[in-house]
Amino acid sequence: MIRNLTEQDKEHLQEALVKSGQKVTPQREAVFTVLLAERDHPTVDEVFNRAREVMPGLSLATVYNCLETFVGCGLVRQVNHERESTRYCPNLAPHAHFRDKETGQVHDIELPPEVMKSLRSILPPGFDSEVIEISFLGRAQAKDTHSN
Amino acid sequence: MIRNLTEQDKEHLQEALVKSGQKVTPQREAVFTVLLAERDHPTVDEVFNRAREVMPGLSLATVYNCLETFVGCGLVRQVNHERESTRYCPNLAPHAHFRDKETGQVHDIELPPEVMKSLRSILPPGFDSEVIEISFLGRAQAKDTHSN
DNA sequence: TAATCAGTTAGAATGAGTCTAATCCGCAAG
DNA sequence: CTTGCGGATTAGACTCATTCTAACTGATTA
Repeated sequence: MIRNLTEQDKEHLQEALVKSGQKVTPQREAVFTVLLAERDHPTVDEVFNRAREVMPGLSLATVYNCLETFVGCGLVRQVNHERESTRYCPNLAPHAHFRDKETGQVHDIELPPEVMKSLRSILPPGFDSEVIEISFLGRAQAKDTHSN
Repeated sequence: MIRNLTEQDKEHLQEALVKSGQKVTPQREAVFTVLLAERDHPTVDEVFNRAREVMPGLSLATVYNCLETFVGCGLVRQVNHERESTRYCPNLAPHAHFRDKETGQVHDIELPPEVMKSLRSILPPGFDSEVIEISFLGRAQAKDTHSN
């Protein structure tokens, strides 16, 4: 079930949008609501289907646009795995992704700063990296908390 | 210029193929030759075009098939970045990839075992990972050795 | 020689994502 | 009010990497 945005989440959305010169629109609110409702790294199609329950006229193109806008203003992260459909994730903290080979589910893995540092340290001089993507592929015992 | 496979490389190819119940074919040799000639993480299309210089009748589907076979018997690795075309890399040692934002080139980054270990250690209990993919995105001073 | 079977081939099909052109909508100016 | 403007939204066409299909090839076995 998709519940409405809390006041806090609404402000968060508005602030991030306005900060990068974008507007709050009903469609963007709907898409953002869907993302926060189930933090399960949905694909565009999944977002689309869920959002339609709340806003039946919503078009797929708009979902693509909204998600792109959110990525642009740092509200969500894209998650790619192999060449499967892109997934979206509203977790802002630096984290890696663990993909369950069996179920296909994606779990967030917290990334301690030491690990980030040791990773950055393996770059030869002259290499300057902004983004580090880390993804595990394997099997996870189903004992899930919230990050599936 | 694409030179022929050394005897050593040929044996390497044959051994890996036979070990997984596959045959050595002229097409597979051609594709493998191309991969070893320039270790620049080519896309399927690039492999196709280069291989055609040597074997004009070669079809794109066969290049896909060959590369899939090679991946299956551990001869090469697939490299995916965002949703761009898959690239292929004959470097067998564990390594990360650094993608230059400007040029699009992919560089291999050696992965010391300590770093691998510290990465594996951040997985919560119950998570068992077989493959870890690490990719950097950033800018690299052009002072290239061989891994571009 | 016939049968078999993996590998190869050309071209069709798929599907995620992008592009385009038309429309909508909120708002500021007249 | 109503007109015009610009960004957002929409439906549908389009792209393009990859996969699929069905026919063909060529070596090996019966």
